[in-house]
Amino acid sequence: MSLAIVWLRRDLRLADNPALQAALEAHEQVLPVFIHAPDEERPWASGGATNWWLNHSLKALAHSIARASAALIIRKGDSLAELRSLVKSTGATAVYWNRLYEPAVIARDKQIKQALREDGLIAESRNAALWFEPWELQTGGKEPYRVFTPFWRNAEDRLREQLAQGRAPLAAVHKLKSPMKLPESQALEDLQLLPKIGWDAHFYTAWTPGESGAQAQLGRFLKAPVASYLAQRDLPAVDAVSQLSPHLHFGEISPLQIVAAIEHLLTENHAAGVRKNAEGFLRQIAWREFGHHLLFHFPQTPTAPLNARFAEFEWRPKSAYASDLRAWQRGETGIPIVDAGMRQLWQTGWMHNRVRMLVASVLTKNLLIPWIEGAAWFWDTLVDADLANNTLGWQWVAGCGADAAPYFRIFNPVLQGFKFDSAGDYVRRWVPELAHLPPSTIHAPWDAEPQALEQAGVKLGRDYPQAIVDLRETRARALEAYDRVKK
DNA sequence: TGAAATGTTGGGGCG
DNA sequence: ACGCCCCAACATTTC
Repeated sequence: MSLAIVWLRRDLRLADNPALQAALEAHEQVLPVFIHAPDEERPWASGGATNWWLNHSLKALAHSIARASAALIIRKGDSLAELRSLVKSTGATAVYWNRLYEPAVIARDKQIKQALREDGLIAESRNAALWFEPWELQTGGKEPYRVFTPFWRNAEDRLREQLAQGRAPLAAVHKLKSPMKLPESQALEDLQLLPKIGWDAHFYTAWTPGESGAQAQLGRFLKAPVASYLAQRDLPAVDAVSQLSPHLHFGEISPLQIVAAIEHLLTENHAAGVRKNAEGFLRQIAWREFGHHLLFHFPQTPTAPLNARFAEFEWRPKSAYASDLRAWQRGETGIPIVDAGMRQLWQTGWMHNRVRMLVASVLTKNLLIPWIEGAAWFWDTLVDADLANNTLGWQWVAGCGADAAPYFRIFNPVLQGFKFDSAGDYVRRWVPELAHLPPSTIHAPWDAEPQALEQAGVKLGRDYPQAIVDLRETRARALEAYDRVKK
């Protein structure tokens, strides 16, 4: 009986899992294994919120593996040492896994693959996380893409071609044959993934980690919101986006499954505009793909600007910005939609994308705080924290990355508030102290008549902070600072 | 996947 | 009837 180890990492699903499929095709028995090895991912070991997610995703995965008559083996420590110990105790002859794209992880996996092969084992990796491997797409000049639109044009064409030729997600696995005598496994609790302070209370009502939670979320999105995606995806008060990001990060669902589900929907629903809206949604999934492309080809970008000129940028010194950073993190900047976003993040581990752009613009441009600080905060607090997406997003806003917002594009959170949260519902939900302000002043309470503020039970500086910056002055200051980089 | 300043146009009030 | 001015509405440019 030949036995293969399936080394699960961030591909926590039984459907459309190429490594699992490869193991099943070539071996009689498979042993699914998860190894917790945060030291090997430094400096980007998963943060507090993603650890919470990982805990619950592993729990869900262990259940579905149990339903398939097998068991998930959990280990912690050195990945190679644990794999070797498992090989030794089970007599496994092969190890399969799906690829990841963070620089530290790529280096580790390469080393492990070589070491296992030198041990005389089969060691193979597959693509489970992307439509295309980062090295499969290149510009006409054989360079990696740095601009999204041509990247997407190419990717979309090739994706359509491949779908037409029958590329489709792999079927779900319902039955696994594991060895009779199972190797030792840690209990999930031994990984100590849950936060010690009770900061995750709201996470439980907001999310259902795991493969079936991911499918439910996709189903909910396809049932209605996708049809009006383009018109509503920028409205943070409306439940109009897929919220699949944490599920995608942990590989509970694959981009291929998503595009297949969309294609299926379009064969059934011919309503005008649905196709356009669905394509708009796929375009957003493609931003994730683009982020991975960039991270792979420019592995220094999690800590260094892609545009080298920005290495010189004069951010404020830490001693000057420390208290502003704290106010931003806590959602106490006195700018309503910014505070709403930061509090949504803290309470649910997630923030609407439109609002992410706003809070990031305020941090980097109005406050002149290095984008790295924002990225670090997001890394620890987002349940969907993902190195590729986080790096792309922050460098995009800061203006120093690929296809970046031009340096002069500075969001005005008040105007954005009126435009995308015109009734003020989003602010009202997350900043309840402003709940009684009318839509006309809720995004700029400092402009409200004193009497109107009093009527709404708000005294600035007492019930809600005075804004920590003047948006007009700091906009001008940012333009000057960015102008110096340009020269 | 901006915002603000500046320029242009055209309707209406008014002498 | 006409010219003048104001100013909203829209367009263009600049940052």
